[in-house]
Amino acid sequence: MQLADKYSSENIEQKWYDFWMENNLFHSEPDAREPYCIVIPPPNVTGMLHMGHMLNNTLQDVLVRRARMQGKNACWVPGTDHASIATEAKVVAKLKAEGIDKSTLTREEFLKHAWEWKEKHGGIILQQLRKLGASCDWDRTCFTMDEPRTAGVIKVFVDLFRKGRIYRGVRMVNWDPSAKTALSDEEVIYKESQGKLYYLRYKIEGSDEYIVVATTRPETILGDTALCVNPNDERYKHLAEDARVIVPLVGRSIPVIRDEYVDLEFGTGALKVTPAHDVNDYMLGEKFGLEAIDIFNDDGTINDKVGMYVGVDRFECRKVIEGDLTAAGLMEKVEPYTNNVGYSERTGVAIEPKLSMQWFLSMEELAKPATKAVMEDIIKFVPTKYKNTYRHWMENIKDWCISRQLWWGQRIPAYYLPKGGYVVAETAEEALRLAQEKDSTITMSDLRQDEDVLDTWFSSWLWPISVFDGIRYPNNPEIEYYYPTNDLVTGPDIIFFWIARMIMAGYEWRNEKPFANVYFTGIVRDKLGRKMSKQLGNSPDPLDLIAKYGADGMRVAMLMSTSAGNDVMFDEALCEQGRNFCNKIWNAYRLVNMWEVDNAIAQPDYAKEAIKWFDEVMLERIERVHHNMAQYRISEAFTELYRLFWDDFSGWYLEMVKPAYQCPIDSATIARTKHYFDELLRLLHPFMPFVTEEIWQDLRSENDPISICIASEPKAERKADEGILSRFSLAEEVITAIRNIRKQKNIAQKEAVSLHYIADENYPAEYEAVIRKMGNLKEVEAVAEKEAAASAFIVKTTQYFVPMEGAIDKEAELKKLTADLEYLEGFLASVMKKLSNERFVSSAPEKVVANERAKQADAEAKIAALKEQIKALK
RNA sequence: GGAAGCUUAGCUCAGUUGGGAGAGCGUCUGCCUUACAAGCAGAGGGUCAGGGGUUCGAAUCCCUUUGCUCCCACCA
Repeated sequence: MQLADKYSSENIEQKWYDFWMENNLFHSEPDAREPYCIVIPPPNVTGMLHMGHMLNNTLQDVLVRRARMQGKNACWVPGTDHASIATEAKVVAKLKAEGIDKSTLTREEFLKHAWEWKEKHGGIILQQLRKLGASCDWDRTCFTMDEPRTAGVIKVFVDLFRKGRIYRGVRMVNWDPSAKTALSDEEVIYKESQGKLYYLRYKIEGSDEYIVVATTRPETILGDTALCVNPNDERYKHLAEDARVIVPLVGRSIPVIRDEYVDLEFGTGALKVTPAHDVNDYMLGEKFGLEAIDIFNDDGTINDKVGMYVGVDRFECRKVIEGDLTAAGLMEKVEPYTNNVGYSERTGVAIEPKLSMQWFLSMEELAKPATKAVMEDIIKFVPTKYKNTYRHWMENIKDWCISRQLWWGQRIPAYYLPKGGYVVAETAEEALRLAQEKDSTITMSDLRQDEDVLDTWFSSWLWPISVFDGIRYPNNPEIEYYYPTNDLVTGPDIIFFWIARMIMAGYEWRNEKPFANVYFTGIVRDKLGRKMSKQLGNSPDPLDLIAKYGADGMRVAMLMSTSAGNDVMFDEALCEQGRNFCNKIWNAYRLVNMWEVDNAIAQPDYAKEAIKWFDEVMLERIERVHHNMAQYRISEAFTELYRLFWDDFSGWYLEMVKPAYQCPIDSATIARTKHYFDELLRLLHPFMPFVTEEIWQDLRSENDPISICIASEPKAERKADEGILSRFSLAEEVITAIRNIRKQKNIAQKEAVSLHYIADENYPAEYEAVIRKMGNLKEVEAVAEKEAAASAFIVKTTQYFVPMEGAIDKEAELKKLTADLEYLEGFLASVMKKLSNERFVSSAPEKVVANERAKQADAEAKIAALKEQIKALK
């Protein structure tokens, strides 16, 4: 094969992805092999790929590809999430742009638009994942709102209802006035906001006195139904037991109540009570039997209950009321104030606490086995620090508001009867049957299904079960084979939304964990540490990066910068590094590939030596990679391979066995070299699938599998020989020292030099041919005495000399030797200090003491040698 | 207000049961050497945030201070 001198990912990646698909290499069916399964965290169906997806899916692909190469039946199930609020908001916006207002459409008409949108945009994100090389089983692609998943969700709802876990009731919920729906507590994000604290005057009835109340939300005076003070507050002791005050502007008379809930320190110590629009006021209202006046429409404008400011938006109303209060002399003062305001996770608007009728799921029982599973490491969290977060939430879990006032989603299967009451059933027919048990005259047209849909997470929490249709068919062969899945890779931001709930669902419907391990990724930030966002414009388009650096380059960037649970500081330079690594692999292959083989020539000594060493290197590194991967230290595992290929294989081994220019190579060496190359590619393949396949295909012989995807992962058959590795490192040191001398003395690599040494047990004689070649030595000779006319160095205890032609710089040599001597004497002193410490020698482990003694011996030998060299020089 | 995590080279981070401070990138020097300048060879760079303790011995364990991150709570 003729190879270009630079690696280009351009045509290669698409070619091999197509090849993998044509050969169905990612498809999995249950069989006798051990399964390995990952379910993808389903991205929003209308979403676009961002850097977080790149990170997350690179890691999943590494795990899946590796499992596949280990001979497991690897199955990575892809899919998308219907993301009810986000998608509905997008569809509403799109319709609005076309001049269609959602409110003019029927549910059916709207859903038709929504499905059209989904068909058009849905799945783009999955197409994008293919560019990354994701080895998903695309035949299994699921959607949280497709028919099997929807049926599962409905079945689960009915099941929970029958178990008495689902109830309906009026509660204070988080209302999103933009999406016009209730949200769960988890969907509210609190942020510090600059606001104002308004001091309002409430006139005491039958008196000219005022009580001043501090509030951040003056517009809610419309809903005030009491004023509350602390019973211990001296400032208000004089008030009559049944005192009443007049709500400013509104003119309504409300009672003054007394409760210790009120903080004496805050504001004026007087609190206005608006039970319909504040969680704490709501509790006061319950306690004192106050009326709750809901003053807002669903979109956050003022309704007509009070007859003032009707139709005005809540924030506009705040400004108007501020002016009106001031004009009426009812505003004492206004102060700047910073407080926490809740915002909708999806639409970004400020949440309005609102009383409304919603469906709730009681969580306490569900949480119990799920908490236990994580705390007892039946499900392992990587890193473990998230166990604490998890436990805290689980132990304080609140009921889950599962109804959403949207259309895009699974409609709640509750059917209301004409004369009140309702039934819950999987189908309308079943609902009718149940209804008729209550009232035999009811017909289908009498039943009215609940208008609300379910929270998206109410379908996602079933994902590891539902992708195998295990809700509807709990005993089907697929769910029995693949469940529980092995690894889940996701961000800690959805630990409550998703992970915790999947664990609960797993135990509830399969009495078994949904996955064995959860690997938490961090957030991808830019190199300044800022979160990537559209507003900041600091989020690169991953597809652009892939086009520029290749998918493999992109993957390397992700792998180099990530460790479990830590944020990723993304820097485009890392992609460049990844691309360079691809090029390095490519060129290493180009070198090996261009050698002409001559079967007649014998294997040179240097090649024998290099192979003897590199066999051990491979064993050692394979073991380390394996060890790192077992602990999910994916970044370290990759770095290990990166250095193995670049430094040890390319920098040392290939240079050692490389034949002289235009000379052929012997058959034994080329065979072994290609064997290493094959192993290295197989080790690298899970991390860099494309470049490894491209080269491996050229290397592949007939009996090999058709793709590296299904080739086997190299294993270390035995432990590496430490002795060989440490002896070789002496040779490496000698070569480096020679290179150093060349550099210092300005001797070109081309110019051969001599090396003399005083033989002792630390002279690596078995690598002499390698030293000779790598050092470009014309002779290597043992001598009896140190030489003056030479650059000298010491490795371990062996003295070496590179004879210099002409005079050497005595002063410079002496200076260097003296500096070395000083350092060594200091080092020896510190070693001796330890060894002369009675308590160290008696309490430290034998190994450590022996090590110190070896250091002592080495240092002493070196010092003696240095002294001799100095003497010889003088 | 409460919890957790972090603080190691200029930058990003490893450092596994306590026993010689590491990597990648960047920097500096020299090389367009016939696989690769997307490269090669070499070098410099750290009081392991500060303080205290345990120990023969601490980046590592304990206490404490500082700074950062994040989660939970939501007093108007």
